[in-house]
Amino acid sequence: MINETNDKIRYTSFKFFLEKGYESTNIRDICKVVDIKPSSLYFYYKSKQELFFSIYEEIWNKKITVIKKINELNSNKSPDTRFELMYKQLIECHAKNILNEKFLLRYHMFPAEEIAMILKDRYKFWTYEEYKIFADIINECIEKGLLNSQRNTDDYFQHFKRFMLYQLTDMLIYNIKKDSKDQDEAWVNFWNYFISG
Amino acid sequence: MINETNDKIRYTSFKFFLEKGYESTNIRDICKVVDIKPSSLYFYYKSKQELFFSIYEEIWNKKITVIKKINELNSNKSPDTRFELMYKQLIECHAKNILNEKFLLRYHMFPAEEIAMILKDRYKFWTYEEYKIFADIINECIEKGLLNSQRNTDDYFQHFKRFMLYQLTDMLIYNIKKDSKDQDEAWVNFWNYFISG
DNA sequence: GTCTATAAGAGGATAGAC
DNA sequence: GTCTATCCTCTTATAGAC
Repeated sequence: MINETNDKIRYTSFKFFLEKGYESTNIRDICKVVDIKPSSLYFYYKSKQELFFSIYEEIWNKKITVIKKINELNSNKSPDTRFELMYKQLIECHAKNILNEKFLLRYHMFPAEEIAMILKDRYKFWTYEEYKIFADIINECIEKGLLNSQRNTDDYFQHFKRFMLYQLTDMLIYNIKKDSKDQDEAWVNFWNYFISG
Repeated sequence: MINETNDKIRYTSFKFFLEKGYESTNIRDICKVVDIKPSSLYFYYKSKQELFFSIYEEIWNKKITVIKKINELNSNKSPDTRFELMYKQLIECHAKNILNEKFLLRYHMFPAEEIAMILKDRYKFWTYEEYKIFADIINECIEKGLLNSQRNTDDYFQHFKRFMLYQLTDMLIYNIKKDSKDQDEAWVNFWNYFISG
């Protein structure tokens, strides 16, 4: 393990930032858990902010990588099937990495003031990366007449995001884990509403 | 105005706690806006925590008062109609006091560590007040065969709360204000799902 | 009720030795 | 890479005058 200490710092910081929030997380407490002195942490990260964003970026990066991977695996399917599989496989992935999703939700909904501006900027960047992937699928659905062309790609994407957020809060707040039969039903309901507008 | 200063303190603090969160809100900044010295604030509130909970409790108190009032106004109706009217009038009220709802959501989802334990306790107290009112309606629906008796009152209440949260996040995050036709449709969808389980 | 002045402590960050 | 020691700033809160 070349960077065992760094791994410990990242793992501990993630938990603290997730559970206590940015302001209530302090370097001293992280270092106590990692069992190093604060000055040692500053060897790896030049500031608390850099430490935070190093973790934030890694979470998004993993997430986008997974979305791209799912998209590629289903590339031979029709666009509406691809959309459905994307949803189901992504939900399953979120269920597995539920703490990552909670982390993102926390800082997107209620960003700490000190990091709010950078967060807004990075959020914009990453959601655009996400958008590009889904826009391809949605546009193909529109081209093939599977979705109404009266609404634009952006509207459809926003609509889908709201649906995902709803499923996510069910998992996060109410600890509701839906089985695949429930997910089938949820998707059918969503899609019917989706195509009718 | 006997307590003009106190009103200013409360109004300013509410905005700060809502927008910046508990930890990032500091007494000095509040006092600058109110145009008093910090020591004067401590004449009205013995601590930052007391100031916060004074505001938190007032919001809940107003909310429960409104729910009780709506319930009384519709007391002559059948329980399912009462339920529906309760939802629609409450949503309308939330739309008007959207910042109060955002305040509660913020501190219930991601409570600041320093106040987390008290918040949990007070949340329990107030949601029980809320529960008692809705439980009456739900129980009457069950008695009259308008709702399936295989699920218990608690389940129905939780289900309803999730539905409300979904409508609320639509307003809060996506700034979506539904008109009464949309609300009619949302309620019908909810109720059908509600009675079928 | 509001002020001036200040105590008391927490937390981010750095200098420099090893 | 990790340590000891310390600086500096910010923040809650209080003492006591007016």
